[in-house]
Amino acid sequence: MESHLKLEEADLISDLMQGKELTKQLHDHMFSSSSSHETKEVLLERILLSYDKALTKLKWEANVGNGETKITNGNMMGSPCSFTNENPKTEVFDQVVKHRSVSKRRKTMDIWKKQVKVCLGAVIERSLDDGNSWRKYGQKDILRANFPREYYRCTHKHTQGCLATKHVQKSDEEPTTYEITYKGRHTCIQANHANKAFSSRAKICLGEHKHHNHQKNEAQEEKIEQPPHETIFTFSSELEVKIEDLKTKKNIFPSFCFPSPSIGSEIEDNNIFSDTLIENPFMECFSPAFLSPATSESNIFCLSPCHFGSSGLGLSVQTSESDITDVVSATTSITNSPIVNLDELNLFLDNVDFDTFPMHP
DNA sequence: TTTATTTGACCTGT
DNA sequence: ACAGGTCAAATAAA
Repeated sequence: MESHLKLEEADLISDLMQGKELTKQLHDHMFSSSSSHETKEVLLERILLSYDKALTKLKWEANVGNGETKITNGNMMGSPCSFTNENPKTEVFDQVVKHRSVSKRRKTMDIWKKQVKVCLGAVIERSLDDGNSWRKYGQKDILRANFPREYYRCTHKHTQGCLATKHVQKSDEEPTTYEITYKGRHTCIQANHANKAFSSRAKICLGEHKHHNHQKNEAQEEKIEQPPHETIFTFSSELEVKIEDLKTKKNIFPSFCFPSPSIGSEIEDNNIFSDTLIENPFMECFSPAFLSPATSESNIFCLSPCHFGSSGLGLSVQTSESDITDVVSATTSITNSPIVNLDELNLFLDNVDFDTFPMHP
């Protein structure tokens, strides 16, 4: 734990140093006539991001110090991973904190929005998948929107009373961008049929699919039907995800790109981040396409190195029990531990008070 | 046979 | 009244 804190401290310093370095660069650009306005803006953005990261980290440590979290295993949440090419250990961390602070304010149903950009004609339904099983229950033409909005609810709504819903809307301006709005958190235990749901899930081809409830022919042609083994690799296009908390109207996660992630194998169980974690908008960033089990039988999951910037995020988790174990495994694995012992997971579960779990309000 | 999707109708909030 | 959201019967797919 102590070493972990030192690690965080080092990260913090690194962020601040980076901010300083970027500020210097900006300063130079300020007095250079050849520097474009865009360059300056980019620099400014990066500066703000660096300091934001540092500040968030400070808040996190303060919270831990205040005993806000009851997590006893320091490794569980302490070591974040990253999606940027800057500090590999900060981004996820930031989002966990940000979401938590946001969630604390929420008294009613959580609503958050995620923008998913799919380029190069990737398999859209996979790209937009977030690891939970959803059932489409409606579609509507929306005023002043070129594309209809599709409504999804949790598959387990009736069996487990899970009230999570989402709707997906294709952007008018950016045909490759889909805006996904989530409402409510998953209270269900996502069973291991996720893969099944995966294959039969709604083919999200908004607009191209059909423009209202009745234009079916086009839809059939537009449906992309590929065997799983192919699709999972075809998805290796750039996928940009932006997440916005609708209550605060802020991006709670800076946009980032997945440049051609190398995917290991087909996903047999994509609920690794379901329930506790997948409810978190940040965690939903982990499209199941990035999670892959080494084998379907052993339930050994590998989060393929996605090359989030210069640093890969590789992990492998062995699970065999409940879904919630899967969830914790995933969380734990982010902490650098390549293989997680199931006993450790159970111990962790025993020690976690989910009411005060940092990912939860 | 079971499960998912489609889609017209209905409900609700403004 | 209207737009957005949801229901549920019909239909399709596995």
